[in-house]
Amino acid sequence: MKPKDEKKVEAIAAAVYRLAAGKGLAAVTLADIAREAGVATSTLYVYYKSREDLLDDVYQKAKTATVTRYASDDDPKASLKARVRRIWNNIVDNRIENRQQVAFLEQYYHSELLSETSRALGQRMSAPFIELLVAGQRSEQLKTVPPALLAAAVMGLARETALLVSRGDLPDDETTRANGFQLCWDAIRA
Amino acid sequence: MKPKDEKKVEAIAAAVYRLAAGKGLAAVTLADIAREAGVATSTLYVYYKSREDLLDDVYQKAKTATVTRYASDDDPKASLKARVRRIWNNIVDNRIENRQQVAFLEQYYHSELLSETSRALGQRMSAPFIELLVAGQRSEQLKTVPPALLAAAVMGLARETALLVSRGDLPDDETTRANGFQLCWDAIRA
Amino acid sequence: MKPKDEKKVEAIAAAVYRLAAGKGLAAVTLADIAREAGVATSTLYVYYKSREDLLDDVYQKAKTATVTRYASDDDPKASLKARVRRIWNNIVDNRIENRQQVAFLEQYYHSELLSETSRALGQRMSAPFIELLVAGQRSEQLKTVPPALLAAAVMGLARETALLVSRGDLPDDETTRANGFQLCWDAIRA
Amino acid sequence: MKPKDEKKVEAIAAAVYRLAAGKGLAAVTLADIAREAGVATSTLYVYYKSREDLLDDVYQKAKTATVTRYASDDDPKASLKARVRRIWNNIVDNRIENRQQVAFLEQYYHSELLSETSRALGQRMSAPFIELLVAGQRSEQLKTVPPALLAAAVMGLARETALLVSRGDLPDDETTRANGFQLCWDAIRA
DNA sequence: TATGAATGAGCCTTCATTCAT
DNA sequence: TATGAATGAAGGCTCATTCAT
Repeated sequence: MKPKDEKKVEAIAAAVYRLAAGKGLAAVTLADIAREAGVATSTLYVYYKSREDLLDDVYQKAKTATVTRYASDDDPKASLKARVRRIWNNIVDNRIENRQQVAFLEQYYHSELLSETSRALGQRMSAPFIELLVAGQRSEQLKTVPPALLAAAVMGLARETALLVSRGDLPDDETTRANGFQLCWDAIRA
Repeated sequence: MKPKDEKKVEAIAAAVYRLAAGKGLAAVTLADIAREAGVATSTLYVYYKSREDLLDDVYQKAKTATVTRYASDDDPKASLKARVRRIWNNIVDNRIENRQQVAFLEQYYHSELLSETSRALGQRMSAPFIELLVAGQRSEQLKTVPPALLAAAVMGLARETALLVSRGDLPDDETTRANGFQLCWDAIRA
Repeated sequence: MKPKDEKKVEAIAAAVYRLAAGKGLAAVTLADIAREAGVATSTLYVYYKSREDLLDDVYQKAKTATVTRYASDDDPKASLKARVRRIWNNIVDNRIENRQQVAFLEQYYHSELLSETSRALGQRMSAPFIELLVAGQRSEQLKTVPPALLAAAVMGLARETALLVSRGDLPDDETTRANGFQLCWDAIRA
Repeated sequence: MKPKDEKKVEAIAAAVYRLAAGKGLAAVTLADIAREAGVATSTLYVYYKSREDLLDDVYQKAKTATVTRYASDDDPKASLKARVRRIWNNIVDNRIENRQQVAFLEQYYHSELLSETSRALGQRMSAPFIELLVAGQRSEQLKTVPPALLAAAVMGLARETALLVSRGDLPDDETTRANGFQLCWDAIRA
């Protein structure tokens, strides 16, 4: 709760990402985390009051970092398509470069451990993106369907594209990204 | 190992779906499954030699049923678009109607417990669908991108659509399906 | 809760008595009990659902046995003094002969673990004794003070006498008992 | 080891009394004591070299204070009965007024943690009382039984009386004390 | 086949104690 | 002196699995 040694907190988070991606979040024990982070198991309790607390904090850290990356280099003055592409690319890149973090995030999200606070965090952080899409609808550049559907399409296609790259089914290059975004844009544009 | 009583085996599978959807696969114990299926815990070992074995078998059952549902009512003589729409609809319907089974499937898929055999099963079963898409590319109706990307787009958009419905963000009606498929088709068509 | 092997249940209770008397109830771990009873620690959970449950059950067993011993050989037709002496003797004998059980009983009684049920049990079992004393008051053989005080005097003096014997401060013979009861009787008689 | 700040030492002792009476000595942790005393846990080690040491010191403090209270207002020139009554009253009053301290004392006494030194302390402090009783025997006012039995009777009856008052079974008034001492005196007098 | 009893391994958590500041 | 950080040891409890009937 009141972390003193920031380095240790980060080592713990990193350990969680690595382990969750490696053996599945459910199989990650506190002993695993401690070993991987280079501290004693009981030391984890100096920083967090329970396993649940620890994971929730790591989740919030990761979620915030992820969403921040999604929005990076967004240029409000660029065209709608350019801005969506920027975000789409960020999502794909993040999923490929921070594979372990993403693996943890998805597993935790589906693990019924998600606290209400954490769930709200996700909503709040994606709000600007939704607004961008709504603006696109107003200027008649995007399909007139529930915005949530447009957002889901963008996220879903980025997700699938990154997955194919991570699995080795597609090369990690510009062509793949161009193809993927082409599908994405055609899906949502008016 | 050699299931005799098919009724019991099905009760076990049903128990697993229900429990996994309810409290998360990781939290499901053999005692839970046995109780829910109406047998003694040790009886599970009469049918399976380990927890892993049990889950893997249930997975294969569910996976097969799911893929079968995907292909149901496919009319080889219909137009490409109609056939894809049929499949897309089947996927969406299945995800909504068999929520518990799908929940189990996804959790198990991401749990690193998936045996090699089971992984191959997934590949094998989706082969006909890939072929359909390749045919569509040959007739220049679909984009000339790696077929896996097209398949991923269809599956991904169906998944996202069903998710929005399950969450209550979108109504479970024809309009939702029409909108969803519109995005899907625009994404993949040439 | 649903003991099958009565022998094991008794071995567990005996282990608790021995250990509580030896190292103090608070220091008795489930591992200790299991080792002493010749079973695995987890086996204890076959019989009881928690440590608290186990101790409470053992307590009720011991309490019942103890109170039964207090009342043994009571002759309703004997004189009041003879009957009180009988009971007093039983208490002293029990405290000396079943030292370990008594040690456990006293420690548990003062340990804030005592369930409401168990507390009520104690009250209920001592009721006949109180009635005997009240009858003694009615026949003007005993002092006219609150019966609870008379009961406490009898119990207290038996307790102290047994304690002195157990400690070796007094010999374990008839003289000690005669002296002790003399004090007891003089204390309560009218 | 070498207590400097007497205030802190007393705060610690007071914390122990309160906590032991409240949740049972066995459940009292050093963290509890520290919190209740307003210091850091590790600070306790500035004053004592171990938990055992701390409790033993607190015990000796409490024991000394208690025995001192027993002897307070003793008038060597008063009659034997008056002197015994004085002491008996002091014991009862102490048990009622210093409930928490007494609770700690009894729990610690039965916890097998009692050091040899502390055990001897108890003996030493009750010596004058034993001498008083022996003098009473010599003047043929008290029964000719082992003095330890007389002492035990006085202590035991005081204990039981105070217990009944603490429990609310008897009122905390002069009548209760008069009745109680009547039993006590009849028990020991010749 | 079906099951209740039994268990070893392991998990989360607590706590007295030590260390560094 | 005083304290927050760190930890090893241990405890209660769960669970997949085996055994005996």
